[in-house]
Amino acid sequence: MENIDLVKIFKALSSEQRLNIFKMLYEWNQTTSEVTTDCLCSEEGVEKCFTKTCDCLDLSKSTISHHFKELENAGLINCTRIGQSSVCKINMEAVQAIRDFLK
Amino acid sequence: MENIDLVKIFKALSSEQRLNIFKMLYEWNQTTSEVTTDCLCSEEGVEKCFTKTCDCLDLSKSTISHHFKELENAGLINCTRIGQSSVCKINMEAVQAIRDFLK
DNA sequence: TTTATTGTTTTATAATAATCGAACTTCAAG
DNA sequence: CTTGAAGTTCGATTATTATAAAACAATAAA
Repeated sequence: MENIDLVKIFKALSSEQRLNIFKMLYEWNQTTSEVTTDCLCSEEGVEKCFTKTCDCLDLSKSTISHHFKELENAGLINCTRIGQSSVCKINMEAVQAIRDFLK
Repeated sequence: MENIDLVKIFKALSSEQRLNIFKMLYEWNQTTSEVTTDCLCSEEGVEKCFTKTCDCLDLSKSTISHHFKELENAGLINCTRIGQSSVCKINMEAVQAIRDFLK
């Protein structure tokens, strides 16, 4: 896909708030069942992730939107819209790049 | 040792220059033979790493010193002095924390 | 078609971070 | 003891980032 830039990735994860956001998105993406959680998860990603994140953090919507953009720009997540709601999917290639970092 | 803080670690690696420095230090630390390289390597770490880094990068000594401090503060490296020269060792626990990031 | 919901973009501000030069400290060598 | 080499610390400047409020856009619901 896009070429993976470790500096961008580390920069995206170097803010406490963004690391929190990413961890939440990652966990929500791990959830496979729609039943065991209030998350609507599918292979398309996690629905309503933006609203959920806003509920969990004490930050303004504009700031959170900005952080989502940074994570997206670093290639860590991909976000789309379904209706009014945003659907977010973790980019496992980027995660793998972190895991592979230094052998 | 010190407790590992991923935000600090990612922050330390989120600058292009510091990531370059860390990669160099990491490679030099991988070198086991004193013969095949101009690095003086031992189980104590890599000697003259500061001078070497200064030779490789177009940054002032004070800036590079600052970057070393950041890497050290994040727990990624440990530096000591032997004579006038600095000896640097990678902290593999921190590296492992990166590898383990997200399972 | 009006209104509410869900986000995004723009603009501004305050806080952090990167960088350098100069002064300083330590240690080694002459 | 003086000189030089190797780093560090301090002070200042510039650049980047985090943040929010307000205005905006797109969609769904009434």
